[in-house]
Amino acid sequence: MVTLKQLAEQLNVSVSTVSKALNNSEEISKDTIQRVKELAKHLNYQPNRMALSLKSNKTKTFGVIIPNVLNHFFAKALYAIEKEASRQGFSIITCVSNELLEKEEQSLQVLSNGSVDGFIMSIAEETQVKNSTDHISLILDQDIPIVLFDRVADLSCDKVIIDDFGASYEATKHLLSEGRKHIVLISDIEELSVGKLRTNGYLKALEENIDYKQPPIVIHVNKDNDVEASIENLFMSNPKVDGILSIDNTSGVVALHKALKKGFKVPEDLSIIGFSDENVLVFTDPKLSTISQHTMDIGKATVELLIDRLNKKNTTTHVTKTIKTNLILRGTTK
Amino acid sequence: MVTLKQLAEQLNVSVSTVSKALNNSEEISKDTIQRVKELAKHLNYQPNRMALSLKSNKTKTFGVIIPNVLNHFFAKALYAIEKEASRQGFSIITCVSNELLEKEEQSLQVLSNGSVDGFIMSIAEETQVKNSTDHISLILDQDIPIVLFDRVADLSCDKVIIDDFGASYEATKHLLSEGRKHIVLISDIEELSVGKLRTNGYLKALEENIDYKQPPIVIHVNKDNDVEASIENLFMSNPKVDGILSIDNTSGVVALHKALKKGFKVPEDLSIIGFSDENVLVFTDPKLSTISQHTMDIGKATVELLIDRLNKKNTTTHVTKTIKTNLILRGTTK
DNA sequence: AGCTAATTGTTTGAGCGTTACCATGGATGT
DNA sequence: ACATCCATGGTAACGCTCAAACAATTAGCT
Repeated sequence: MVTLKQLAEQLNVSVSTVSKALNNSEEISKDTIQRVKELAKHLNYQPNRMALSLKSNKTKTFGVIIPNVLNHFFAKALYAIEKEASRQGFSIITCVSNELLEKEEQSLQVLSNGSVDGFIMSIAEETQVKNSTDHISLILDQDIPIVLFDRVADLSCDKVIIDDFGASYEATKHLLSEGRKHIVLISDIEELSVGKLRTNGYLKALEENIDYKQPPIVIHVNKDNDVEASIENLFMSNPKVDGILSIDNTSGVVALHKALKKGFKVPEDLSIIGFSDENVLVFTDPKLSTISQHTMDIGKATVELLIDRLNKKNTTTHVTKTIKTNLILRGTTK
Repeated sequence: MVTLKQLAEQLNVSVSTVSKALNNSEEISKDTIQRVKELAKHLNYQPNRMALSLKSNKTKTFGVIIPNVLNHFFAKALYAIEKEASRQGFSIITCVSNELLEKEEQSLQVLSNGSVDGFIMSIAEETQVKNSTDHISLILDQDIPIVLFDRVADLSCDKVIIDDFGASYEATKHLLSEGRKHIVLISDIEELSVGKLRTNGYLKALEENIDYKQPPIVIHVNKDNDVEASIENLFMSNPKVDGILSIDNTSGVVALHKALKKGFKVPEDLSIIGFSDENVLVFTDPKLSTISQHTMDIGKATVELLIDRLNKKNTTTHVTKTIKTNLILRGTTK
């Protein structure tokens, strides 16, 4: 690595002259500035980021902690965050909590020593189940800003969410408007904050509809066990099902496959609505109708909020930004 | 952030005493060590990473540059890299090149100023098409180690690859052994080094088989255009197709869907083999047979090679590690 | 012309948080 | 009285920036 010192020696000037010249200081003569810049370019001088960070107490780096990169939603959120951060001159250090509280604690701990200017995170499943957020508060107490997204907790920090309740409320209302009489909700995320909200939206929509006589049916599928078996089971125990709302990323696709296999006509006999990113490529036939999450907007918003927060650190009021969802009707709804 | 200076003031000792005490120096009395450690724990002292990095010229951080996080293979590789790196006490700064040369250049540039100890990367499509690797050589010339994986280039650095040629050679031989007479290869990655190798494996297997009379058929599907249309077209123009080898991550699934729709019996009339991670959850029926890539092993190997390289930086011989693949026969082959 | 005052261009020095090396001072042993 | 040991303190350095000091030139004024 080329340093200011080396440039200074070659040019027979002091280190600070070189520093000022490269920063276009008024104090330095045009002539010197040019000489310095030429040599710097020639030797491909790059200011050492560690020295800069130490001096300025800013790292231009964010810590991003997500539960699972293999989930398409989080992968896309990560993509959006990286894109916007990089556009604004920030780097991101990525940690995957793998849905575990301990890994999440460890990641926050390891990066809270001046490695990052702030965090963007979505909370691990275990953390939500145990409702244990002390490790997060500990960081906030140290005045390191955190922006939570999607899976949030009751903490005073900025947040980016979607209207989970409203989204599944609308989707359920759509199924009702099609005249569906046996609408089942399936989910592999009932333990999560977002899972509960989405389920409540479904329940509320059914409850409000006076013509709908059936009790609501909520099927919990277990990610670790056989998703396909759980869904086959659903068709066995609910042969009259004519509407399915999947509130996670994958079970809607499985339900569609299984329904077609069982001989259901989709969407004539049965409507299915999934939950996903807006333009996910699902190669199903017919194409799955979904509640679309606008993941790029979510990721971008987290970065914007965090940068805002860094620019006015003392403000104590926190923002919760809600990103719009859309119900996109494709081939699995009438 | 609590600093050594603050601890020193509270304990009425010098900064260097505190530093030595925390590092269990022999020079410091047991008694002092204990007092220092207690206060450090109580105030949650964390050594400032930037200061440490500046001093030691080591960051304990890797730059990871991947072309696309939404591709399941790269998402899983990233997961594996993060997991192994974090296990060994390293953080990773993630950059997504989005298959663009310029973003790749920029990412290398931005992080080569002392931000990372080395890079792990897979080359962007545009970079491979233009065969432009000067930006990578520039980093290697500065003695910053790079480990390339999957999509590699002809550079003197460590690499982790799979036996792309051998994998599709084996898969094609399997299709031949089933007695298939019209085997088509489909690919959306013909521009990539790995795409070419895989295609060559297919060609070689056909060529070697004296009973196989047909000319090889290689279908290029364009990711940006309608993949489904290209594949429908394949069935139109090759009605006698009885074997399909997909050498990318997605086109095999699409081909299966379309084949079933066309009324092909799979695997009776038609065998299909895809290319993917070992335990990818594809909810198809029948389940897709695949060449499995052992992505976790690939990611882990990149980290191991990079750490090895850092420990013996002067060695000039470079390692290329080849990770085994498996042909996993599920429901779409006989 | 002769002096101070202002301007310009540069260097010096301190400090960000650490650690490594060397110095210091007090107690102990012979 | 002097060498030896022990516990601790001081200083410099990593690469950088910023305030303050300084030297050299130019301008302003009697």
